[in-house]
Order: sequence, then structure tokens, then C-alpha cells
Amino acid sequence: MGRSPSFVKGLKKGPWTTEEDQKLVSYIEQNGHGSWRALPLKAGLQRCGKSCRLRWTNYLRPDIKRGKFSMQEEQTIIQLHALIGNRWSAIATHLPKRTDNEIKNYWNTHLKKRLTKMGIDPITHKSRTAGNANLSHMTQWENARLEAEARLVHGPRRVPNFYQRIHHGRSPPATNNSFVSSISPQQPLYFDVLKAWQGINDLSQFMPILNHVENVEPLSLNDMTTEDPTTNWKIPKIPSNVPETLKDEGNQNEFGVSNMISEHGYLTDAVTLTNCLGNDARGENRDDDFEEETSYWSNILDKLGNNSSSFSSVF
DNA sequence: AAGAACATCAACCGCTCCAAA
DNA sequence: CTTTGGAGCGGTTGATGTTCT
Repeated sequence: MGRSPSFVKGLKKGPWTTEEDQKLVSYIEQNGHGSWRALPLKAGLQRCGKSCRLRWTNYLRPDIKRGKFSMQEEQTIIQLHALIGNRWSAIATHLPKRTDNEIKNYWNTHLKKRLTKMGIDPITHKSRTAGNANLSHMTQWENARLEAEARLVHGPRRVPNFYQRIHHGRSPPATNNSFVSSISPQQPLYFDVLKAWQGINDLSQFMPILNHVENVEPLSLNDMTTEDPTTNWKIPKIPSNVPETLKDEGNQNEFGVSNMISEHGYLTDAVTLTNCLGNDARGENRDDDFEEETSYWSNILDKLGNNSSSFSSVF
């Protein structure tokens, strides 16, 4: 419901001059951006706040990489687009130093055309010639990995996560009723991951990962799971000795994910779960080591056994 | 050489979400 | 609970550059 810039009269539009850029950069470097709306006046710019924000985030920010996209970056864009569609900001979080705008432009001007040329529908990512419903250019493990990562990034667009719903009174607490239904009355958030989790027989395989949480004593199987009375599912549980600091809503855990622990003692958000199952918990950069990546995720999917199919079933 | 057609991408617009009042 | 305004998102536009005829 923000006020449209079109209502703001007398402000400059169009391409930015070097002088304007300098004013904006210099102001933000000294003061931070603060309120974007108030910024133009303080910085001496005849622009609306929105224009300033856009100029900064898409062009002037120091941590922006410009220029040609690498093959790895292209591959990531294509694969994530196959999974989550035109959610450029979510895709951008997987491409360090690239902006959503740049990725969107690159998709529209290069990748979309290239896929079309290759006989792949750029919307569905299905082969126009193969006649089957598979993502022909994605291996199964890669599919599962990216699905998990895609949700790790944002989850369903503009749907508050479980933790937020609890904290803002938008979801009933997981007390008497099914834990599962409490996760998302509206839609089956992350169910596949929970199912996959349920299928892990030997949770000790993952203890080194879960024990990565700072100051948490090594976990036993009983410490890690509890049973939902309604579904009889084994579900992951936060051990009693998790430090209070990690339960803080605003606190980021070892995995770089906040809002991970519900008030009811469960690991209820698949973002958390996904992290526990892999990637960030390894504490290393995942972008570069393709071979290790393959074997890592194959291993994870092997451990998930028959339930691994559920990883890709709910989308 | 000149104009048309096409490609690129920075910037804008309109919309939604969400926190705060 | 409703209203308001800030912020962010994706779609689109249009100025500019490049290639083609």
C-alpha cells in the first residue's frame, strides 16, 4: 500500500548521472540508508526514495558483481527457475553478488531464448520433443537438492513461516491437535521433507550434523525424536539442552537460519530440517565442489531410502 | 553509409506484504 | 481489528547500443 512515486511531483526520473551516484554512495557510506523515503532530502537528491533504493541495490552497492555470467551461475539460474519459477529474488540469494534484476534480465534476454532453441519450454522446463514430464536436464539428486535449497531460501512466496505464524498468532499452537496440521493449515508446507525425515532409520548418521549446534551435548536417538500422537510419525525434536540463545526469534543459529525453534520443542520448520540434513551444516562453501556435492547428496538420498521420492513429490 | 530491426539492461510502475500505530 | 506507510517483488518500458540489410 505504499505511495506510488507517480504521486510525488517535481522529482527527477530516468538515468542517473555520475554526480547523483556520488551523492547517494557518499551519503549511504557515511550514514547508512536508514529510511529510503527520507534519504533523498538528506542526501540532496531530487529523486524519490524508491528510485534511490533501486539504484543502490541494483547498481551502486559495493558487493555487486557485474559482467558475464559463468556457466555455473547459468546452470543455477536454470535449475532454480525450473523449481521455483520467476522468483528472482529467491534465485538471487543463490548467486552471490548478483541482483534479482540482473538475473531477471539475463533470463529474459539470454537463457529463455537458449532453452527455447534447445527445444526446452522455458516455462515448464520440459522437453518439447521428449514428450515426458521429466526435467530432462536435471539429474534426480540435483533435483532433490535444489528443491530443498529452493525452499531453504524462501519457502512459498509471501507465506509466513510456521514460526512467524506462531509468534503472530496466525496459527494454532501445536498442542492438542496434530502436529502436522499445525504446521500449515493452509498448505502442505515442507511435508515431503518431514516424510523423508521419518524415513531415516538410522538417525545417528546425522548426529554429527545436528551436533554442530554450538554448546549442545551429543544427541541420542531418543533425544532427537518424538512421536506425533495423531499421525504416529517420528518427528525431530529439539533436545532440552539447546541454549536459550538459539531459541531467540532474532538469533541466527550455526546454520545461518533464524526462527528455527518453535516454542513447543520441535524442529518444525523444514528450513531447519533441510539445513540439518545437509548443506550449511557442513560449514563450507557449496558452490565450487561439484564432485563432492554429488557424492554428498547421493549419500543423503541413499540414507533416506525409499522415502527419498517424497523429496520431490510435493511441489 | 544509412536506416531498420533486434538486443540489452537500467529504471520505472503497480502491486503485495508486513510491522507499527 | 483496521489503517497506514515502508519496503520489496516481478513485470514492463524505453533509451541506448549493436547487427543486419
